[in-house]
Amino acid sequence: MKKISRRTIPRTLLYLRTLESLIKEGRYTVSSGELARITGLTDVQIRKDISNFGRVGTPRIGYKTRELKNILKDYVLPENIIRMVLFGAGSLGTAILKYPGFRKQRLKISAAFDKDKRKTGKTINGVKVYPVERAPEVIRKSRVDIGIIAVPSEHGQEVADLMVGSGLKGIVNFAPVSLNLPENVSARDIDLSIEFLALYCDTRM
Amino acid sequence: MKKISRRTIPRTLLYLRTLESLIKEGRYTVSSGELARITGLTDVQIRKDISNFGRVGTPRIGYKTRELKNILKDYVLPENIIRMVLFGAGSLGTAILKYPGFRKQRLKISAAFDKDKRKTGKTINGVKVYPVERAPEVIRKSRVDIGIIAVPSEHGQEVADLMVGSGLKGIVNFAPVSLNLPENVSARDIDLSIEFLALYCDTRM
DNA sequence: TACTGTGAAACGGTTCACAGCC
DNA sequence: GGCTGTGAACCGTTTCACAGTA
Repeated sequence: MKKISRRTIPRTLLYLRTLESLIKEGRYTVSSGELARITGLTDVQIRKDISNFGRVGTPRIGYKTRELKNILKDYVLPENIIRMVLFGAGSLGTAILKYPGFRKQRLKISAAFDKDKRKTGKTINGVKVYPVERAPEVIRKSRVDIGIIAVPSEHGQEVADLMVGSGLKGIVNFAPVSLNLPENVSARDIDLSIEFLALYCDTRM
Repeated sequence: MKKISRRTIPRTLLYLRTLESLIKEGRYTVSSGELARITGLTDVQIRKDISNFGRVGTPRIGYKTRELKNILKDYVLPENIIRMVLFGAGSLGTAILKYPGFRKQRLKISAAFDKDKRKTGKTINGVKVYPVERAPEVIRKSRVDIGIIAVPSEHGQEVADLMVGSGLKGIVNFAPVSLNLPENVSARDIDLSIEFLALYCDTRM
């Protein structure tokens, strides 16, 4: 398996999303030019990205939607379901629990945790909310891959420590705080204020 | 005003967030090395970024936290409040309306819109929910800068068209669909499935 | 002809190595 | 000595230009 450059991965996931919608529309083939028009990327970039996965297109015709989808899936999605746990069942946490479209992508939230006793014990969209103390036990029992932090920023680091201690190797952090993590744990920070402010700067240029 | 490279902007916003927390702790100075340790970036990168804004540090001491904060703010934040509107008062929209920490960053959601009559008329966290039809009028009246899409993906494009028609120049899109937008409108797409899947790929490398 | 695939050039951004300074 | 500031080297990524092909 060839080495795929860091930034082609999210783009490939975007192609996958686009292909799924084209297939639903009944399309059999699509060209790099059309994918470019839809996604806002360039046709060359799309061809370069796809060429990582082999020679799969046909000159004069383009790519077969189903075939390309399957090939991209092989490279970029796992065989099995990706299991996640969520910390913080406030309004953001609840929105994530109710987010539609995870199942289709082989993503599943196995459990949620909260320290507020009024929230624990409930089930939100089929996911049970446990007290935080039970996190290590539940995480280990259910082979979780990724943890999501949706707690107030004061508690971000302690939750991260709990996750690392329970063996999680990937963290998506919605708390506006920088986490101190060991080298071997990957993280993705989503700070809504920063997203909005950065976009605003873009509009001024 | 010197030209600032595209990727230093979100980092600068991150420095700002970090400085604010250091100032709250009572810190007067901080070195690039310490900022690096906190944020997970490198010290050189931080110095390079800051050097865009002038010679502001002191050898042997570092940066004065308050002074640096004010300088960064001048370059990267506007004088006035940034006004936003939200489309879609479902669970994700509600979570955004309740998100704490916008005010501190001069961000404000002026109004929300939904097509579901059961949701319109309500006030969520002080923000009124209007029927979508009233969007152009409300947007124009209140000098809005940014629009947020938190509707189901089927309605993403129509909402985007409505925003563009009302004169918005920046869109943050949480719907997992590619928007067709004119050149002069900036957009930032946040597809939660893609974020989680891309992180998962990171953990496998 | 209208597409894919790709080596090579160009670009942008990060890192290096070190000068300058208190 | 321990910090900042920065030109130059380096590196990954994107774009260009064009060869290949049904």
